[in-house]
Amino acid sequence: MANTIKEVAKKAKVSVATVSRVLNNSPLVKAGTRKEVLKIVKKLKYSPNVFARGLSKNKTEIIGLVVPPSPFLFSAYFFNEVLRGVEFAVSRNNYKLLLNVDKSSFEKSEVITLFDQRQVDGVIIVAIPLDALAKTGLEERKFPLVLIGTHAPKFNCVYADNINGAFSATRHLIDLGHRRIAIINGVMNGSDGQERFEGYKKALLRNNIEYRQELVGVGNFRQEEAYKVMKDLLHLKPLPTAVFVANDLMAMGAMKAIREKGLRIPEDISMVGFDDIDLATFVDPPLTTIRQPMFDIGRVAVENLIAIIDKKQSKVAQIVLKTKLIIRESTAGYKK
Amino acid sequence: MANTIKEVAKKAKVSVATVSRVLNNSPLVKAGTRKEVLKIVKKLKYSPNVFARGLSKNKTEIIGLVVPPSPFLFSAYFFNEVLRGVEFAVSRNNYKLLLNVDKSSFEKSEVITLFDQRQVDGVIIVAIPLDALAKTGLEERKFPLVLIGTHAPKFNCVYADNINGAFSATRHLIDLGHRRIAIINGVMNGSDGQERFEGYKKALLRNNIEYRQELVGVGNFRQEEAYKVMKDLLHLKPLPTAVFVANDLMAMGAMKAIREKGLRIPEDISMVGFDDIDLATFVDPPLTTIRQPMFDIGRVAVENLIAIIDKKQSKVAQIVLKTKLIIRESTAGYKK
DNA sequence: TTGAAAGCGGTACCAT
DNA sequence: ATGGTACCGCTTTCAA
Repeated sequence: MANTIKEVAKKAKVSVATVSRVLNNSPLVKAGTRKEVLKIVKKLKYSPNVFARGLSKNKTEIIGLVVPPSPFLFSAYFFNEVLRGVEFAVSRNNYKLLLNVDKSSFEKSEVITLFDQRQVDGVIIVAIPLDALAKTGLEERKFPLVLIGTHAPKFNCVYADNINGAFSATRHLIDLGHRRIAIINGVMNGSDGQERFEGYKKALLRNNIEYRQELVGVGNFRQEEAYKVMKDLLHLKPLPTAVFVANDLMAMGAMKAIREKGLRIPEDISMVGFDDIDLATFVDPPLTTIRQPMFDIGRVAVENLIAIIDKKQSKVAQIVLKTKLIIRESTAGYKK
Repeated sequence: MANTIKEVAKKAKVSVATVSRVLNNSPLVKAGTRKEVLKIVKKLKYSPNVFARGLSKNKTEIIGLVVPPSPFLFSAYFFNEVLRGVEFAVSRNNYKLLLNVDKSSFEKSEVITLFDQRQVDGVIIVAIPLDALAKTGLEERKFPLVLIGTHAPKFNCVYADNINGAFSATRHLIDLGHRRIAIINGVMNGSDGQERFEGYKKALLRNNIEYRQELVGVGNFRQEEAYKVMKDLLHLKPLPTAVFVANDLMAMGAMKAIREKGLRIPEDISMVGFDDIDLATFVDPPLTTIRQPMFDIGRVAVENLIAIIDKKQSKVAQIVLKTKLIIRESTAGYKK
């Protein structure tokens, strides 16, 4: 049904080689010929079969985005924004985006298959746990590859400055006079979770506040779990007077637990989140949080990846993007 | 770098034809030969070049998902859930998913290019406005195509029963004694917006409540806009005693406006949303809403599309999925 | 500046 | 049951 390059060549009374040259902007085509060919191309609404082109060029113009199994990541706001950024850069560079959910828990590594099948020119992996990464065998191969939200020295990575982000979140609470500061962290098998936890502890240490295990809750970056974790934290005596929650979605869960207990934010408990999702200003009270440039993380990852594909970059790069404390109304001074 | 079928053939001491047969599960291969070939395949970690295969089979095993420009749809929860469903069905059927944002506003139709380039076997278009759809010229072509969230008689469509959903949302408010019921609708150029509006009006009509233009606010399915629209609605005298908001995200915006005015939900104003996103139980108060099966919409669309690709289905089908009223705490009886 | 033809890596038809 | 090979549609080298 669709036309081929042969038909275009025939109608334009030139060879397929010439048509191909026109299509690929080769300078060695006479202006008149080019014009004629383009006319026919338009008339026939011809567009080249990408698979044939990919086969002969050994290039696909497709970037694979690999994400963890769905229930976890898809529903998170972080993913949306990253996806927006990825999509933005992908299409601006005339690539296509293949979305892959890795069910294999990265064991058999769908990623490698993707490359071996020549399906993509490069891959971006989002939020892969460090242990899973080790299992992939990806390290020995040298595919164009960029990791998002994971910090692994031997790979190209793009991630937010989690340590400083968590540090300033916690310090903000300390500056407000809080001493009994809880944390609801995400899972610890990814660098996001680990680093935010580290930032929290660092802030305590710097300010001579004792780190207490009982004040540490572990969530999974989702609201439901954070709700439960916060409930547990509210059994503590004395209560924490502030809590740093490792992402905004969990903050919404934690807020609910606090409300149900009849406590108020920030009068009874101050709260700082992480991400600055666009709902952060719509919760009650508007959430003080750490803004991380989610869109840019996606965008930069793609730009970086394309540079690697085009061999404009060869050495492994760790790109760290800044975070910023956004003060709203969920934090207040500690009053005894 | 990657192996080809030739190398496998050579090592296995058979022809490429035989290797191909093994790979495609042809029954005309002796068990012993098959075993030998598979051994080599495994040893060489061979996997076929998808582009070569696609070229000769004239089939890509890729489904294209086309969505409106990013800021609008990506940030909506509706999209996330639909995407989860799409991805679920796509990968269960061993297809791949190509994600496309249509910047052309569907004018030059990226969709047609996708087909002409033989990049995909079929396409799912999410939330395409009816007027944009008309411009695509898609109607004359007969590609495997399924529309999500759009109701267009000449196309295969999968969508929620918006009319009945909006109807029962509104009737629920009426049953509670409300008469002055506002609506914050989405945009009206898609069938979602139109049909929810229709359901709202139908409920009023059936209950002999006069339809009033002043009670109608038009949002864009996002929280920010709904916040503004609700603010305007709160200038009305007398105030509406209830409001039906056409999706949950907008409900969060409307809630904020109501809070800021110092009014309470549901004591002063009752509210019903639409979607039942997973944050609906985490807002304050937990939101009464209309649940629509977002995941299933995505899943069913893909299953439908694959049936069309496989020619198991030829006639145009309109698949309507049920909605359900979920009563939580944002609605209460009207008391004068 | 243009054309002919050899691949790219598979599939599938035709022989045997 | 297996092998030989034309072909899918395009790019690119080599010649002219």
